[in-house]
Amino acid sequence: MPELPEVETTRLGLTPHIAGRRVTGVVVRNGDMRWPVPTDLAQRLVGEELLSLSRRGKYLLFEFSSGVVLWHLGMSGSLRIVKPGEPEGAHDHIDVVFDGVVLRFHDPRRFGSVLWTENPYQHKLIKHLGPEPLSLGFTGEYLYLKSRGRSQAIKTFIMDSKVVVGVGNIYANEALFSSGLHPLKAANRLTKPKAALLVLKIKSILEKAIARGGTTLRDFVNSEGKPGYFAQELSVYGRGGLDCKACGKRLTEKKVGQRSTVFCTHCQR
DNA sequence: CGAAACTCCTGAGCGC
DNA sequence: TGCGCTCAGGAGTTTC
Repeated sequence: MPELPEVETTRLGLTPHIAGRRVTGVVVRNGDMRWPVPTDLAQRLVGEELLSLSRRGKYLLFEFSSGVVLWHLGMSGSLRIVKPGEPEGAHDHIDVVFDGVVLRFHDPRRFGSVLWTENPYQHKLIKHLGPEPLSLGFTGEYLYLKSRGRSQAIKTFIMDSKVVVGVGNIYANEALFSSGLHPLKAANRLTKPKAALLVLKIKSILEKAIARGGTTLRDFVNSEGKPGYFAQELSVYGRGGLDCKACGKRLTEKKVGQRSTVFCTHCQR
């Protein structure tokens, strides 16, 4: 379940291996993803040089001179570099073969997507996205103004990619706890100072997670079989029924907008 | 327009 | 040891 830090970690990890390299082949073993993988993907890519790899929200943008591959990892997708000829395992659905290295896509749940576009910033999936959470455009003032007239729960609001991209369930829970905000509070009841605080908390928690290498997966274990470092620092996510780390009161867990939500009724108002 | 339900999918975890 | 159930989760789509 990649959140923005995992996607950014993926981007940074892949770039030195494939940037500037030319595609020599594309193998689609199973193109039945969120949307069908374009059947002409190989024709589009073979012979093309990867100019750069960027990111918008949780979409990775593989930029070629003739167009861009938009690649979303969904909830269970991952991209890694393997050696040519390395046998594929279950759910290894796509290979993009470069001279010397293979980019391999693994996605058990097939919620990921691979799309081709010539104008990525005009693409309907990209065009209406809100600001990047770590950009200068994501400010308390922006969030405050955007929340006026919105009666939905603040948690659902900050997870809306048209409001701000990249805030998934784990970080929404954590940022609201750090800000002392109840997840069910109506967005339009945010005060300016609280909006400013929430924006700062979203930024700091995402920055910290990126610095950790995005080790936030609930099932993430390192080579020694221990949970990811960052997972141990989570205050509320995955801790329903346990004691609040700040005040000791038992944490509440309930569904908000179909998503598991954990909070402290004493610390969050 | 906004809000909330619905949808895609498989593996993990649980009770029995 | 295995069956059947529930849950997790990003985000686009549908419905009201």
